[in-house]
Amino acid sequence: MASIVDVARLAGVSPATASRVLSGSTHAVSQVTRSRVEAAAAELDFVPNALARGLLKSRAPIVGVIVHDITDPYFSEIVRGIEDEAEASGYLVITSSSDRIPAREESYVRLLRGMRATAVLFAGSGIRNAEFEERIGRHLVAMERYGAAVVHLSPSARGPALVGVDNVAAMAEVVRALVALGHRRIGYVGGPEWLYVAADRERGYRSALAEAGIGIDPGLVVTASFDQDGGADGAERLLRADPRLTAIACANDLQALGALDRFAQLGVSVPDDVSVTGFDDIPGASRTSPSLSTVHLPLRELGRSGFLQAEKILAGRRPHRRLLAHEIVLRRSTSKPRRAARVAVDVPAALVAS
Amino acid sequence: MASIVDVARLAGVSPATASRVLSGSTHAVSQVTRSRVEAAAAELDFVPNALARGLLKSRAPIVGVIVHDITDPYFSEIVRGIEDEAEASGYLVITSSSDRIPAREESYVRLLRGMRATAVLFAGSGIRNAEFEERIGRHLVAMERYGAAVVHLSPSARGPALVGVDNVAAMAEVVRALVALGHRRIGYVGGPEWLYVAADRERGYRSALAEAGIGIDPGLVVTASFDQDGGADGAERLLRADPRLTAIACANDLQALGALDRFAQLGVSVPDDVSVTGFDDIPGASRTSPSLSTVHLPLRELGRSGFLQAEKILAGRRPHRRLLAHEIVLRRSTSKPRRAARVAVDVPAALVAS
DNA sequence: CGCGCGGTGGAAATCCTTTTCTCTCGGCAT
DNA sequence: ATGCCGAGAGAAAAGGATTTCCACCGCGCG
Repeated sequence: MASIVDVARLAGVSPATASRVLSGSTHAVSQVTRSRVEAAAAELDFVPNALARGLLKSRAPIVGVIVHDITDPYFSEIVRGIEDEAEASGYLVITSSSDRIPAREESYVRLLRGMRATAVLFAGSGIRNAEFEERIGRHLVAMERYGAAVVHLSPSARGPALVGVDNVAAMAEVVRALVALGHRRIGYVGGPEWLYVAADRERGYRSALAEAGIGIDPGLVVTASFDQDGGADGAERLLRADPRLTAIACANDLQALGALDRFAQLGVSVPDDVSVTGFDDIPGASRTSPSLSTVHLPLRELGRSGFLQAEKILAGRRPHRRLLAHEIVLRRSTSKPRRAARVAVDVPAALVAS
Repeated sequence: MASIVDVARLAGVSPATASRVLSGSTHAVSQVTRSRVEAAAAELDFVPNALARGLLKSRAPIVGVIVHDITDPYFSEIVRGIEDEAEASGYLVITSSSDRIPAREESYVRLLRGMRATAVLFAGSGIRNAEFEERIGRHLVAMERYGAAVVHLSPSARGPALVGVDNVAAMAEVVRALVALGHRRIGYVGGPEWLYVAADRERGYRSALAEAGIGIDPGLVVTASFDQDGGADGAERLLRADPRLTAIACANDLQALGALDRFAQLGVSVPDDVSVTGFDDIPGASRTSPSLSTVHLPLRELGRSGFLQAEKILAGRRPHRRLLAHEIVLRRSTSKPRRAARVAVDVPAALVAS
């Protein structure tokens, strides 16, 4: 493989000069020399060694993205947004699916650190785990010390997202919409409590109910894994625990999709028997049957914006926390409670009171 | 940041010895020295500089995956398979969405080459374009020269996939299933002709019809982009061109999903008015309404297997072409032609003859 | 008693670019 | 005419890890 000294030799100049031409340095180089070098580079099919360059500058043209599962449309959308922006700036994007396992996350961050990645973006929520949070934190400060940017797109141990959405408010809005439709017994399928984002969303659910003067029935809140199986099981558990509920809010779309599937199997009609809502508006949420009411998140924009923040940090400018707009979208999985009357009558007073 | 010489100094040994301990060399090092070095490394939070190591060995612990769009579940599944296997071997995975633009693909491969990636896997089909095929090919041979492995998971200019599925046979089987159901006028929404995989699948369609003694009506074959919009438009065009067709085979699931959507809007009932089939069985294909009949591809396994082949190549062993099993899965979007009788009578003889 | 060898550890070269630091030379101002 | 300045080009160091070669020590064997 041709190196820059080969190019220099062929062009009859020193490696220093060749480098200046080929790497876009500001150092003056005469036009003739310049074109001689360019011709030589083309002739030899020269591609600069990014490792050598990176070694020198303590920075590889790489941005790492830690996701929970690239297969989850929520994450692939974000990654795409990052990719689009990063590609334009000449970076390569490394994605790592941690499956929400802290050790995996640490191992990826360590690899990224060894690689001197220019930025790390955490697309998914932080995972509560003191030991690993400390270890990951150490890697992160080391990375910041060599000049890398670290950006969180979801809440984590290191605080709220640098670029993100208002999970609390958004979930509160969905639940409020359910209340406005006439629902009073609203179940909640939450995510695992060790996921920071899940805690935020559940907070939203609770606050909306409180604000509507509806008491929280502990039996109406279950936690489940953040995927379809979790949603299916959670929804079924909820319905068995209290057959009178008329609506279920899920902490994310995948869970809602699972709930829809399970209800279809069980012969529970949505939204006639129970309304279901999701969260995220992943591609496909509009194509389920019935189509899913959910909160739309600008996922791709979140990714783009996250990368832009990283660039801002790299440029030495102060990043400022940014909240992206969400939007409630009511589709076919929600309606007025068709059995509302019956339920309203049957509810024991004790449960209605706060 | 602590370097290996810092570790060596703290441990009171030479960098050479420290390296031998820390990089798993075979060179003998006494137990006491070994633990002194390990203690020093831990003490200094030492993480080896992958760039320096890579520069020396002309190889970075990176595998690049070129996909068409990471947002497409077809690709994210494959990437996940690669990731799972690659992570276990200590590699980082770079994904690049080319959007099927040859120039983008070349730019990514060039970046990967500059980075001395250990392997490149092409997850998507090759794109017919003489100029870029030549340029990409040049980068690829350069990469192979420094010891990288190149693996294709789909047909390309460089021949059939090293690890892949039999697209021709699989599509023929789907169409054969449609024929077995009683369909005679079967439309085909193909992919763009400049995608190698699209050509293969269309070949399957044609061969199944020929084998069944059904002539190919050129009006029953349209090409469309490989996404939902393409499928929606293609299906509608087909139906307008020949309202008597009873089934439509799509070249991939995304197109079939689009067709389902469009037909729902148009009030065309699936499968009563027309049966629809897809190809790939992406996650979600079973959750459409009606659920999609398609050919199941072991996508994740394809990714895993592709990476394993790459490792085999790296180990110097001869890779052998591998075909993964596919499986026809008939769900709710296909049925006997309910209007078959009428259609059979109406078809002009000229169109039935080959 | 001397030689050679296995077990250990160190010195130094190497990978490839970028970036000071120098140096030269022509031109311009004093 | 001399000094200075700027343009242009080169020499050499640096960045961090790995890996030959060597060297040394102690021990076993002849």
